[in-house]
Amino acid sequence: MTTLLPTPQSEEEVKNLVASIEARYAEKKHPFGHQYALERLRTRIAATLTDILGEDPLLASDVTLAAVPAQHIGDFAIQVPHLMKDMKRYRGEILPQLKERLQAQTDLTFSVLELVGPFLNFSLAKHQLIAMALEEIESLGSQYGLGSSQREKRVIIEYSSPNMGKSLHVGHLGTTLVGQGLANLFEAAGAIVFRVSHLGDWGTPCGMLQVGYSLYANEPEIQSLAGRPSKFYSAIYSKFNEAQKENPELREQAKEAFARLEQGEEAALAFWKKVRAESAVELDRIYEGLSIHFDTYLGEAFYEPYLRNTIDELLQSDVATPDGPAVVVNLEDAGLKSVLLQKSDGATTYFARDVVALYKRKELFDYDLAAYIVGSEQTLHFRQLFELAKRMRYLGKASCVHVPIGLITQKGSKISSRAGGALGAEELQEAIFERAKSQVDESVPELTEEERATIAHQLTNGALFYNQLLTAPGKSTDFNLDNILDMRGKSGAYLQYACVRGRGILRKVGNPEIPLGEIQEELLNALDESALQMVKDSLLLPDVIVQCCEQKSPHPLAHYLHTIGQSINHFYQRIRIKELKSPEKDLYLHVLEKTVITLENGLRIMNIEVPDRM
RNA sequence: GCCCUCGUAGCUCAGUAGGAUAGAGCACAGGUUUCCUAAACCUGGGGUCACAUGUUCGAAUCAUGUCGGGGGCGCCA
Repeated sequence: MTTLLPTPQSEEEVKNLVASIEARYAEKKHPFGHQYALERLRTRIAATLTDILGEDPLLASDVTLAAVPAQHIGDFAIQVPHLMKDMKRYRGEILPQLKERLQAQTDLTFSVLELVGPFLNFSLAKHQLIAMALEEIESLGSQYGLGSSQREKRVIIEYSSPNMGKSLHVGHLGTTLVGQGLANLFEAAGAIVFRVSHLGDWGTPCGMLQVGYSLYANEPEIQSLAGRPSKFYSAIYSKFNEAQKENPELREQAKEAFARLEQGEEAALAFWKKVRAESAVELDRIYEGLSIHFDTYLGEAFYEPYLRNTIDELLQSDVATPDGPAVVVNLEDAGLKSVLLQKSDGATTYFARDVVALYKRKELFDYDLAAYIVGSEQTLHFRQLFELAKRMRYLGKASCVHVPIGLITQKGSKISSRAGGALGAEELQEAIFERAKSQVDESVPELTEEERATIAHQLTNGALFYNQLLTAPGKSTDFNLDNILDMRGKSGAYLQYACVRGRGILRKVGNPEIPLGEIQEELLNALDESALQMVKDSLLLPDVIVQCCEQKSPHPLAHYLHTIGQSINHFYQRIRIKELKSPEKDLYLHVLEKTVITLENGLRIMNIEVPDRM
């Protein structure tokens, strides 16, 4: 039995894996060093302000270009937060001077440049704004939006991380989807990203599975699940878990079974390998169905051999202290609860394994940032882990961050995989697929069954990703099937639809024949407000990607893409390109094409594919 | 008991390194299709940003407190 994923057994193999990932990135095309339109504007404004103040140089990042609310004049408001502290001087001296200098720039034409309250609002002349945006998108195409804010950073992202032999249920989907989105985002921002599903493939549960297997594997109800490893082993696990509550003896047997595994007993190891491999194959299938790809399933077991030395090291450096046979790390200085590395029976804990994983990964992957996409209920665990890493100076200049995923509850209570009974990830996919498929059957009956199934599948994943990535990290939500099934309004399908319709128009009306550069200024200046809005929206994608990386969350992108979708749909209603004549027609085709490219690029980062038809 | 976190429209959520009249989707009421895809578009109603005090030229955003929901707290992972 083979899995699609490399699961290295040795440091050597991990190093080879890292090298192959690096090689892949080296070949990738990426517009490194390209400075986007808004960034260029900020740089200029910062330079002008530096000149006025004659003090410390300002950076582009000191300048904020905020969108102006509809009721005020201008497209962007210039704000310099740290200068605004001295409001009197800012309004009375600095802004008027800035306005004067900007006005004097010969290559920029402002249609609006006004002091409004505490802000300096401006609009670039329409023709300049449009040309600037469209030319940039045209030249970069599918790379438009990709940036350099995370250039040369090495980022390891741990997400999904299910336990072997247990099924992936809706509660696990959050970290899986958000992790994938974040990985895509960092990649888009220029980082080298290592994608790891940190399998829970070690510890007492392995022993529980083994004992449970020997007891229940031949029972008819369990046997009936034999074709579906995760269901099969989950059922065994749940049954064993129930039984051990009544019978503590079973618990002891499980611990002993795990001890035999740790000692490398042949039969125990063979069973473990079998379950792990079967689990990996099933995970491959589920991830594949979601268009998610990990670089490795490097899990807890890999770090096992380093545990003893690590605990000794922690003891020797007095970071950890013995407490009888147990080993404890006291973190009270940092205002944290102390934490257990080793239990009284000598077994190591999950915390200890995470300590090893943290520094071992630092060694092998040489990361600058390690992001743990894990449920919010583990916030304390990660605070403790990072505090320990700080004390041991494991990280050097690198940093670690926990991206908490809100607890997904069902009927108000936590979903427990131990008890079983939660809706499985695949069942959820099937439910959405069914809904999407019947809609597709109705809307494009002329396509083949296979084509319609492909589209329904793309819509299913779009619904899942969009729905999950819409929410900011850390908020717990009650699982609501209706929200995920709803493909209207603020949904993945809404955005896919906007693209499909745009592509349809470009297909039927044809691509623009007159090049952008040859379109007259007057024509640009006469552009309809709905199309102008799309241009303004498109300009923001590079900024939004930077913002998402800073916030360690894809949700700003999800909300931003919705505003593009709204602008496009509004445009479709207002302008019938087909009825226009050249060169006006060509201009609108350019605007539409570039906006669709922007939206598609954003969706790709959200792991959402756009069908040809729907 | 202690720690963390959240509280924004009927519901689900954005907006919080202080900045303009607090925004979306759903739901609700009404309208739009001989016309490139109506999974769409337009209009409307709906808010004491949990509450109180404070800091500030300016607070949904910061501080303190109160109330309420969720999570966690050395022998699960």
